[in-house]
Formats: sequence, C-alpha cells, structure tokens
Amino acid sequence: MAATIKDVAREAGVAVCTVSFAMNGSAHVAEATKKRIFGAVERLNYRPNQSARGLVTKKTNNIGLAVAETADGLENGILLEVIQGLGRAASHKNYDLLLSFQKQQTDKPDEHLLDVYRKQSADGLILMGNKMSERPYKDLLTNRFPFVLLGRPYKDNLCHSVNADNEQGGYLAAQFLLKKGHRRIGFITPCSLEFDAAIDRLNGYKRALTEFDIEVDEKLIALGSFEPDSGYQETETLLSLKDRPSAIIAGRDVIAARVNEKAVTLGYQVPDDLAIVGFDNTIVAQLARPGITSVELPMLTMGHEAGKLLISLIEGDIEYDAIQKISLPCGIFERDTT
Amino acid sequence: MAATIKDVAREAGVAVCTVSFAMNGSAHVAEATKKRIFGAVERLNYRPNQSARGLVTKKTNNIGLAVAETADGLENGILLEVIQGLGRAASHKNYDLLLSFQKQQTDKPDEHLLDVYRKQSADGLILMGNKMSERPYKDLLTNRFPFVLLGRPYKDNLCHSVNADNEQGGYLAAQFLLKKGHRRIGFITPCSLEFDAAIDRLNGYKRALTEFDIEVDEKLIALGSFEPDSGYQETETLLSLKDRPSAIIAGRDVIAARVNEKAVTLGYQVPDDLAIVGFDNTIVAQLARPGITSVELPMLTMGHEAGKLLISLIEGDIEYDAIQKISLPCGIFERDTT
DNA sequence: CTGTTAGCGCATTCAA
DNA sequence: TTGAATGCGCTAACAG
Repeated sequence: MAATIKDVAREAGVAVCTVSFAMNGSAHVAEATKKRIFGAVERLNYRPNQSARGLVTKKTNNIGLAVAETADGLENGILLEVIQGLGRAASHKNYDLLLSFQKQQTDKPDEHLLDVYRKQSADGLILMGNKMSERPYKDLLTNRFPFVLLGRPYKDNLCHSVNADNEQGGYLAAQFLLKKGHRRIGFITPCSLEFDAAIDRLNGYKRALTEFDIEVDEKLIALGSFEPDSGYQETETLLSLKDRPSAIIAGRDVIAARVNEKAVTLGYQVPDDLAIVGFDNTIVAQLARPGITSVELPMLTMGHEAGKLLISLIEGDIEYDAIQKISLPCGIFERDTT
Repeated sequence: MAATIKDVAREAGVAVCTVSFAMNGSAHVAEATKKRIFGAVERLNYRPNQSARGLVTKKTNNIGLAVAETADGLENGILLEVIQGLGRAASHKNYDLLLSFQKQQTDKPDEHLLDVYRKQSADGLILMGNKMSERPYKDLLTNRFPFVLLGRPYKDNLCHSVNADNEQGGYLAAQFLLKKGHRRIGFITPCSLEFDAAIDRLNGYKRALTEFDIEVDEKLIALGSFEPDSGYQETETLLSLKDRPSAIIAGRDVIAARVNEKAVTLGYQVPDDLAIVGFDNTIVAQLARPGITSVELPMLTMGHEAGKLLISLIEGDIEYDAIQKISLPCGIFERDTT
C-alpha cells in the first residue's frame, strides 16, 4: 500500500541506496539527483517505514514513559503537564512518546514497566510514580539502557533523575511568610512522612525558620493524611493551640482549601487572622475563593528537562555513568490568602 | 545485547520457527518442547523485537494519538482522562499508546498528524482536538487506514467517531431543573455557537423545555464567550430581567462558579433564590463552595470506547465501511447549587 | 510436530 | 557519486 524506498528509487530513476543517502544525508548526492528524489518523495508521500528502519539502525525514535499506576489510576493531572513537557523535548529532537499500559503481572510487580525496553520499542525510558521495586533498575543499569527517574526519590547516585527541589519549596513557603512578619507558622504535611518529598519540604521549612532565628516548635507540625479532609481536623488542632500560628502551610492545595474553610467557619479572617500557603499551585489554588497562595512544582519543566536529559543519554551526548541529578526550583504564586 | 529468537532456539535446543510457533501459538508444539522453550525465554528474559516483528507482520501493536494542539497546549486535563481510557482499552488488547508531538509544518497544517501513519508506527489513529482541515481525512480514508474521531464534530457519515451526547447533556441539565419545579431557566452558552457541542447542548435544553410544555424564551439564552469571566456579565443581565430565571445552566463549570459568585454578590441565595448547573463536572465543580451541580462528560469512557472501537477496526472485527458513531450519555452530579 | 529458508524495508559496505 | 549485495530479527510457507 504505502510507498517503499524502491518505489521512490524507481520514480526518481536512481538506486535505492541513493535515496537512502539523500534522505539521511549519510553520503553526498548531487543536487540535481536530490531534487529528483525529493520530488518523488513528495509525490508518493513517502516516509521510511519505522520498523524496517529500526531493525537495521537499532533505533526507534520513541521514548517510553512508564508510570507506576497508583490506586486511583494516573496521578491527578500532574502527569499531563509532565507529558506536555516530555512531548516538547521529544518533538524538538524528533522523537515520539510511547505510553505503555501493559497489565501488571501479580507475580512480578513492576516487571511490566520494562516491557517497552525488552521489546525494544523505545530507545530510552522515563520512570515515574512512587512505588517501584529494586529489580527493574538493576536490569536497566547492567544493560546500560538509558533511563531517567522523574519525580521520585533518588536515594543513591546510580540513576539519572529529575526532581522538584522540595526542600527549597518548603523553604520558599516559610521564607515568604517569615518575610511578611509571621513568626508562628503551622505546617500540615500530607501523607505523613513516608514520602521523601514531604520530608524535604518539612526540612526546607525548618531551615527557613532557623535562618530567621526561630526555634522549630514541633507542636506546629501536624502530620495529616493524604485525604484532603484531614485538613479540617488539623486546622482546628493548630488553631486551638495556646500560642496559635498566624499562618499555616498546607502540603497540598486541596488541604489548603480545607484549612481556609475551617478557619472561616471558626470565625477567623483570611489572610488577616490567618495566612495560608498551599502546595502544587493546581487549578484548585487558582480557582478557590479566596485564591490560595501556592508553591508551584515545575512539572512542565521537569518533563521537559527529563526528556532532554534522556535524549542526551540516548544520543550519547552524556556519558551513561556521568549521573545527572537535576533538581528544579519551585516558585511561589501569591494570591489572596497571604 | 538483548537475546534474539536464535539464542532462545539454541538454549532450548530447537529451531527458530518452533520458538516462534510456541510464542505465537501459530502451530502446535509438543508440551515438553514448549516447556523447554518457555524456560529458555524466562532465563534469557527474551521478548521478540518489535521492529523485526512489525516488519514482517505489518503490525506495530501501537495505537497513535494525534492531538491538534490548541493555543494553550493540550486541552485542560480532559486529555488525561481520555488517555487513561485509551490506555485501559489498549492494555486489554496488548497495545501501547503512541503520542506524537511532531512539529507542525506551517505550510501544511495538520499534515504532521499523519506522520505516525505514514511512518507506519501505529496500526490505527485516534484524532482529537478541534481544528483540523479536510485533507488528512481523505488520505486516511482512501487508504482505509483505521482511525477514530474523538470528541470532535462529525458532520458526515464517513468517519468512525466517539462523542459525548451533548444534546442529551443539555436535556439532562434542563430536565433536572424542571423536575425540581423551575420554569424560568437561563442558559449561558460558552464560546458562542460556533462549536457543535454548544449547539447540541442548547438543543437539548430546548427539547426538555418543550417536553414540559414551556415556550423557549430567547431572552433567557445568553451567548457568552469562552472566557470564564463572561459569566459575571451574563448573570447580571439574566437576573435583571423582568421575569428573571430561577435557575441558570452554565456552559462550563468555571462559568457556573462565576454565576454563583455574582449571584451571591447581588444578594441572592443559592440554591434557594437561584439554582445553578454547570457542565463538565470538573474538579472546579467538585471543590467550589458551594459545590456545583454539574453535567459530566464521560471522558474516560469516551477514551475507552474509542480505543475499543479502533482496535476492533484494526483487528477486522468491524468492517471499515460500517461506520460507527458512538454517542455516550452524560450523567449529572448533584451538589449544593440545586 | 519440527527444521530450512525466503523475504519484510531499509541502511550500508564494497565496487564501479 | 552511484549501483549491487548483504543482513538486521522475525514470521510463515514449504518440506520433511
């Protein structure tokens, strides 16, 4: 059905290799011949068959994206931004994005994430999501297959990775409030401290406090759960403290929204009686009334950087062993709650 | 590097074709031989090379997703749900999803959407997004390449398509309010009526009214713009009508949120003085206070159905010419504004 | 039931 | 600069 290189060669009256040379620039071809060839390509709407090309070049020009599925499917909207960023990097270098949703084998968790790699249908892999066992990494590593960890804890120096600088994000939130004169700042962490991101943010918060010569008061640190509604309870607890905080940093925007509601219910004025800072700068922060000041994770940039890094790895612009750990700064968006 | 079928054959002490047969079930292989083969496969961690396989079978087991990029990049979050739905359908049948972000050639708009097809790196295509010229369709059609239109207007009977039933959605919103006793119902359309979806919704609204023997009052129909803030103005206009509506249907959740704000500002009680219904059941409707009753577009289902349809087409379970136009019903989520 | 072999579309080495 | 020939890893037709 589709035109092959042979058809083009015939149409242009040259040999197949000449067509190949012309298209890939892998050898010099006379201008006139080139013109004839590209004319034929145009007329026949020819594009090299990827499978055939891949078979001989051992390149697919695809970058794989493997997402460890969480209970509620893909991660809430954040993934889309990452995909956009990845797409931008990919298109720039003429790669496509391959999303694999292969079923998980119960006996071998995470192994399915490597299917794309085993089938050799991508030249590199972006791994994101929280939970993943050790096994897959080893496999990739020993075979020196290019891959980049995105937004997940990197405890060692073995893997290339791209992350938001959560410590700096926590610092930013606290510093922002400290500069406004707040001295008692509550901190509601999401999802307890099992996630590195939460720990990092808390550490950033502590660093900012220390920098302002304020002692960290553990009573001001509330360990919430991942449930947004936990925000209600934590807010009440924090606000009923004898020396109550004048500001609260919430681990997620949805929690921040709950904090605001609860504060209003309890008769506080936001931001005058209580300032609130959220995290992630999602649409929630943007659309809530009052708008919630929020720390933004650079998801789009992360996707973009991860894509660029992976492609550099694939194309050999970066040594496989010269581990890159990219940490991207967060920003803060001021709205009505501060 | 990676094991090939030859390695497996040698390891298992059989011929290559036997391995191929065993893996594809394309011929009978003795149990004992099978066992040896799968043992070898396991040990070598063998997976057939996709490029080689694709070259001979003319199948990639990828489904392509081409998104006509809008000004603000991918469409707001909706795309992710579609991708999830697609992914579900894909994984069920062992397909991967190929997202192409190839750069747009200014001289040939939309042509880049077909790159995936021309390169033959997918067996079928899902086309979504608003604006697309006629050309690409023709190309696909004449070559009988499987593709499905997702969430875009289908004016003819030439293409397989999956859509939300916007007419029914509009009907649902109106019917819901009518059943609650409302008789004067305002309707703010988003983005004027250039989009079929908006027209369909309005028609559904009118049908519901007619069914309840209520005459359609054009004064109650406000043509807003796609900008959320247009909601303020329209609300004021509708509410200052002599015979003001007791309920308003807004074309998008964000607009509904503005309607609510404006109503409150003007001193109306929601939902007692004014009921509000939004569209899309986005997180905005969910998190707004009061929560906004909203009509839900079944994006995830749409993705799923589109994926299943495309795969049926690819695998020949459905005739290429037996055009399927799948229209999926919307649901309504009742919250505080009604 | 299993082994041998050709060929898918392309890039590339070797000659011309 | 261009043409002919080889092989990438796999499937499937054909023999055995």
